[in-house]
Amino acid sequence: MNDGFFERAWGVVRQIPEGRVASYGQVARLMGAPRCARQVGYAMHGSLGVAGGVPCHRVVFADGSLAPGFAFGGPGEQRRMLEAEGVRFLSSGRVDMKNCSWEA
DNA sequence: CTTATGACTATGA
DNA sequence: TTCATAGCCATAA
Repeated sequence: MNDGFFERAWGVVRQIPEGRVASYGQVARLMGAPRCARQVGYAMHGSLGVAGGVPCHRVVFADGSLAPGFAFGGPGEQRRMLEAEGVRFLSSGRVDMKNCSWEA
């Protein structure tokens, strides 16, 4: 099953609770690959066509910014989705990781 | 086997 | 503070 790097990443992302966000490096570390943050992001791209509904919108940059070029229907959609789950945003357009960072 | 790519992160200016 | 560059590593060709 989870023999692939991507599937492992999806498994970790699925564990992110609602109203929380995790950075790519955070997910990478939990899957046993603390240096593979980029590969996690790459796996998220593949998760768009995967059944099981991977909450890839809860994965953000280490500084709390959202992924550029991303689109579930529009970059503004991701922010709207996170706000709907209770995630707070700062005036700078970044997630308030100070209070919304995921705690495994 | 090597090369190219990239939804990252850390560092420096 | 923002912007640019280097390093990192899995996947595809």
